[in-house]
Amino acid sequence: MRPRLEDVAAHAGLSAKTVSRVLNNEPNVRESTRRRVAVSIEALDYLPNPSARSLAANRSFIVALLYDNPSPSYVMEVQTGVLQVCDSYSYGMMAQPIDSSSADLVSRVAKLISSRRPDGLVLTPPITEHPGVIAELRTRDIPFTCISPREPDTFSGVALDETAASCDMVEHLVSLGHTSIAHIIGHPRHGGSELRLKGYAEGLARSGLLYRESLVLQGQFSYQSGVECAHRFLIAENRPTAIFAANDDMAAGVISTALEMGLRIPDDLSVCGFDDTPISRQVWPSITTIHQPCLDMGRIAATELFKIIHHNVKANMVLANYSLCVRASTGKPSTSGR
Amino acid sequence: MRPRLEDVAAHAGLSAKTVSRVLNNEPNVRESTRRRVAVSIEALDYLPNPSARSLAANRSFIVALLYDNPSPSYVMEVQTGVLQVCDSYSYGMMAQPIDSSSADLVSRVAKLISSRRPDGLVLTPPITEHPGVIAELRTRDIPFTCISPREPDTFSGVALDETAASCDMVEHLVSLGHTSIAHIIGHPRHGGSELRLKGYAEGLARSGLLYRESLVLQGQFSYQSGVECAHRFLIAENRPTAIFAANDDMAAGVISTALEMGLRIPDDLSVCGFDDTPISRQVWPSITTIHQPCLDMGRIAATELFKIIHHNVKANMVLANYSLCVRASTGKPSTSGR
DNA sequence: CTGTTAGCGCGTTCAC
DNA sequence: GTGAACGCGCTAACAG
Repeated sequence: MRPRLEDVAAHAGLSAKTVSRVLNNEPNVRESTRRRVAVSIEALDYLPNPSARSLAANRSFIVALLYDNPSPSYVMEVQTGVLQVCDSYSYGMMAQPIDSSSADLVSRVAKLISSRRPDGLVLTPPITEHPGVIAELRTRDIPFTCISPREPDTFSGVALDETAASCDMVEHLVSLGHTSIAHIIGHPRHGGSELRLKGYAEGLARSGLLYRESLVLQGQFSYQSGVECAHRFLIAENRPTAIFAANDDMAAGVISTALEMGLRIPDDLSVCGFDDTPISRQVWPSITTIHQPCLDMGRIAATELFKIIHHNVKANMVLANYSLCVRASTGKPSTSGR
Repeated sequence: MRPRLEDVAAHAGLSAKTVSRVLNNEPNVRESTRRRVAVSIEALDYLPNPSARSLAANRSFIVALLYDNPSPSYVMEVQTGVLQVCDSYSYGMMAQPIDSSSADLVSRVAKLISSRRPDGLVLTPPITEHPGVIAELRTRDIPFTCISPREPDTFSGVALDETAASCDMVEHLVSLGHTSIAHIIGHPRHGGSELRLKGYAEGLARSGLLYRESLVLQGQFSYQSGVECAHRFLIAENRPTAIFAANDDMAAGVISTALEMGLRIPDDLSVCGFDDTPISRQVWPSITTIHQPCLDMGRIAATELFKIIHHNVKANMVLANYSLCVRASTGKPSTSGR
C-alpha cells in the first residue's frame, strides 16, 4: 500500500498534523521540523491522496476550462497555458467543452459546477458573453476569470486591445497605398468581432478614409464564410484592393476565392487576418495577421484565477501584447490591375 | 449546505447504503425501492460528492488522456471523443500533455499516475511507441488503451489500417495516370509514418510501378518539412508528377512550394495528404486526403478503456474506418507540362 | 433484498 | 510550535 500522512509522521517522529502543516505551507512550523518532514516524505516517496485532501478541505483542487470555440488551435493553446499554471499549483484542470448556444446553457454550467465542484473557472469567448452564466457564477460566488470578454472593465482575466490591433492593421494597409479596404466581420456572438470592426473603422478614420457600408460584410469566423464574403466583394464593379478579415480562417477563405478567380495575391488583392493561427503560416501566400498570444493568455487567466483561489487577492484584468505579423499576403496595390 | 447521501436516505426512509446501491447501479435492490430513491434524489437535488466517493471507493473516477502531438486539431478531436464517453460514464477526464522525447518520460508518467491516480489512461501517438511507458503501465496494472499504436496486435484500443489507406491513395493517383509518384515520410518516431510508407510501397507494387529511393524523402509531419522536401523534389531534373505526403501539414507545404515556383496544381503537380485535418479543406486548391475519424477514435479508445475499468471485460483493438477524400489537388498529369 | 458498523486519508478545532 | 480527537461524505464488509 501507499504511504499515508500518518506513515510520514511516524517516520519523522512527529504528528500527522505537523506533516500536514508542512505539506500545505502553513506557518508556525520550525524550519528544522520542516526539513525533517521533507526528508521523510522523500524517503517514503509520499504523495498526498487528492480525494482525501479534497474531502477534508472541502476543495477540489481542480480548475475548469470552459470553451466553445471552433478553432482547435485556439483552444489547445489556451488549454496548454492554463494547464501549465495549474501544474505549478499542483492543481488539476478539467477541459469542459460546452455548447454556448444551447437554451439550457446556464443549467448545464450549474450542473457541471455542482458535480465536479471546481475551485475556479476560466471562461473563453463566446461563453464570456453570456450574462446568465456570469450571473450564475457570481451568485454562487465561485472564482472565475475571463479571456477576452466583450467588456474587459467589468471582469478579471486577460484581454487584448483588439481595437488598437485592428486599427494598426488598417494603417499597415494604408501605408502600402490601399484606399479601398474591405472588412469581413467575425461571428456576431463573439465580442472580438465588434472590437475588430471598431478598430477597422478607427483605422479608416485616422487615415482620412471613408467607412463605406458596401465594404463591410458579416462573416462567421469560418473559412466558408470567408469564401462567401470574398466572392461578393470580388465580383463587384469596383472591387477593393485589400480585404481585412476578422480572423485567419476567413482570410484563408478569401485567399482561396481570389486564387480561384485568377487574381494574384498580393498584386491584385491584399488579404489579412487576425489571430496568427497555424493556417496563416501554412497557406500560400502566407497571411499577414495579428499575433494573439493565446498560450500566454491562458497562463495569465489561470494566474489571475489563482490570485483569488489561493491568495485571496483581488484579480485584475491584464492586457496582453499583440503584434503585427507582416507576411506575404499584403503588398502594394498594383497600379495596372483592374 | 448541500444534501448528503444520508439526507436522501432520510427523505426516502431508507438506509444510506441502499441509496448508495442505487447510485452505483448495484444489483440486489428492488425496483420499487430504486424508484423511491430516485424520487428523493430528484426532490433534494442531490449530487454525490466526488471526493468522498473516490476516497471511500479508492477510485478517482478520472481518465487521463496523454498526448504529445503537434497537431491541435488532432488532439482536440480525440479529446472531444474521449470526453463524450467519459461524460456518459460520469467520469472526469484530465488532459495531460507530456514531452515524449524527454529522457525522464517514464518517471514523469509514473508521477502523474501517482499524484492524480487516474483509473485508466488513453494513449496517443507517439507515446504509444514508448516501451518504457507501456512497461510501467503494465507493471502497475493500470488500465489503458492506445490510439494508433505501431503494432495494433499487442494493444487494446483503436487503429486505422493506414497501410491500406496509403495503398488506396497511390492507386487513386495511378488511376489518374500518374507513374512518377513521390512520397514524404512522416515523423520517424510515429508508427504511422512507417505504415504509410509501407502502404505507398504496396500501392506502387500493385500497380506495377517501381519503388525508387529518389522519390522518397524523410519529413517530420511539419509544414516546414513539407516545404523542404517539395523543394528538393521539384528542382530535380525529372520531377515527379505527384507527391503523396504522409500528412496534411506536409502536403500544404508542398502546395505552397509548388505555387511559389509557378506550378499549377493539379495540372503540373498532383498533391495529396493524410488525416483530413482542417487545413486540407482551407488551402487552395483543397487537398485530396485520407479521412481519419479522430473523434470516433477518441470515443472508441475511451469505450474500450471502460470495458476494463467498469465491466472488467477484456478490451479489444478496434479497426476504425478511413475514407478517401478526393478534392482539388489531384488530377490527371498534363501531357504537355515538363 | 436491506441495514449496521467501520474506516478510506486528510484537515480542522482546540488544547497544550 | 506541536499534538489529539473528530469529522468530511461515501463505500466495503458483513450481518440479518
